Amino acid sequence: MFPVKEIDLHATEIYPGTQSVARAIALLKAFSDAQPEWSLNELAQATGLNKTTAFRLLSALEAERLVMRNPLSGGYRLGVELIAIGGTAMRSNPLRAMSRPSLVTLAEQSGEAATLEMLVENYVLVLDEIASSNPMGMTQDVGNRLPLHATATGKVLLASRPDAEIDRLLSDPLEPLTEQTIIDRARLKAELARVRQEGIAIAVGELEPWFTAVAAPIMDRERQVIAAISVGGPSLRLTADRLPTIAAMVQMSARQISRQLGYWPG
Amino acid sequence: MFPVKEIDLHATEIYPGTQSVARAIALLKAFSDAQPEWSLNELAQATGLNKTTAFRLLSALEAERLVMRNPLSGGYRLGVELIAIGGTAMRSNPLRAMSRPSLVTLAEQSGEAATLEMLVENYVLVLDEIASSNPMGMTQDVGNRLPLHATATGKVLLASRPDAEIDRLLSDPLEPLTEQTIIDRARLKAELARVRQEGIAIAVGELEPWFTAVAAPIMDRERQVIAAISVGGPSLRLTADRLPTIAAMVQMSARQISRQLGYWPG
DNA sequence: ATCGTTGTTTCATATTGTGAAATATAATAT
DNA sequence: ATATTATATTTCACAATATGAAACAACGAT
Repeated sequence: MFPVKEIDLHATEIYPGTQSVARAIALLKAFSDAQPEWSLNELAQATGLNKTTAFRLLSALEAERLVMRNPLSGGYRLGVELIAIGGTAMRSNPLRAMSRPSLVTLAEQSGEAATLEMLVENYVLVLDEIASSNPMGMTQDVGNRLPLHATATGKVLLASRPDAEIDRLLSDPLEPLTEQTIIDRARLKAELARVRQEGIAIAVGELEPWFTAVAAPIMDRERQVIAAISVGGPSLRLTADRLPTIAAMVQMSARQISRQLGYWPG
Repeated sequence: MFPVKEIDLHATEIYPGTQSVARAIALLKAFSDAQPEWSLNELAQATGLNKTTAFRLLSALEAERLVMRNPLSGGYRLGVELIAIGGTAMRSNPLRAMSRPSLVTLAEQSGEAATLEMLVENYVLVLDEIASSNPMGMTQDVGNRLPLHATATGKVLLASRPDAEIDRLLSDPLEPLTEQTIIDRARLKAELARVRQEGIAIAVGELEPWFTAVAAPIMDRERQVIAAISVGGPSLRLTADRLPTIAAMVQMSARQISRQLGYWPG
């Protein structure tokens, strides 16, 4: 159903004369929801930097407000300037702008929340989200990172990658987020094969116990899968009998967006 | 009503050994909603960097996905990694987390959208926003930058700064965004004096013709104004007779948040 | 074809970034 | 209190890294 092309995603080649910038970025990337505050030593250790170097780089980041310090603990946190720059990055993202109308329609049609997500590093990044018109929509999490193996979109994006890369992308072991999360690699691989064939992925209670989602791939003119869209909501509403209908809606929207990107089926 | 302390916000002192990082950040800061895509030469010119240097730094940023290129034009845009990092920055912001409950209550009480905003560079940054329960809420713009002179929150934040800094912060001339935008500096200064006294700011149709907002300051234990909260919505709903009631609600919430930050009135 | 414009590579140079060590500061134990 | 550890910050000699002029390549436009 959809192609698996070998493309060098790990373009981590080192440009000469960019060491300090690369290191500063590594520092920024260390911060996460799980650990939003770091001490200097922790950061130096996690990034493999000399303590003095980390300190100097962090001072530069702090002066520009990309990083701030907890006045009580002295710990480092991401700064407000990143909220501003991140907001600009989000609003100016071309894929997001292009997909939005279809996503809105999809949310209306389905009556559930619709999202646009893509593969970044080894996570799924939520690029856009249209809240459900029905009450009890998902939490607002544009800009959030979600695990690849426990999301419908993650499965779609994984399925589009060659096998060797899938192994690189998946955490080991697969973290169980709910009872339903697939933690057996072989079973996940089998599921991915099915996703590849059918062009649709489903996750029932795999990310959160109450949550079900259906996802389909977005492809560009080179027939590369560059993103995925999904419809998701409470499993009580997205019941088994509704899933085929919803899957069809998601696929139709996905094709519509893909076509706008220059993709031509056939 | 509230204090005006002289504090060096422009801590743009130069740490030794951080030139390239500072320059890379300057490149990122060049991007805006108004101009989301830049050519290499434009960026080099805008930041005052040598073309080669800009190119090298941008290559480093691109390798880490903080920047991406438009395959058609070759132009530079902010990359998806910044959306992810920005999301983390937002979700981990302590002020935002602390203010949220009060902000939710405020939105419920008033039936209008409530926001938390702070001064970053020479703009107001929207840190959080609770949508109106009533239909036709504001557009979602957490992470957005708004002009200081045309927003209620901006007036509050300006009023807390010493006069010399106000002049530095304000654009010259003041940009008229609507018919109602205050573009006369003297008139704005007079208004700020009143805001300083009353501890409340109002903007009726000054940012957008249909939009009215009311804002109050958030203060920390050092009695510094560090942020502002607001309630805003269509002017048709936020009519003159309702404004005093809403102002009281905003002020009460602002005090509540301030007290959590260690502020003690008196 | 020729020019002008923009992006990319090369390379000699020294400025800039580096990290070990010393110092200061805070937190905890004795 | 005092010692002890674990932090953060400053200093400084050294050379690796970042720099920018210049040359080159790749386009479009005229």
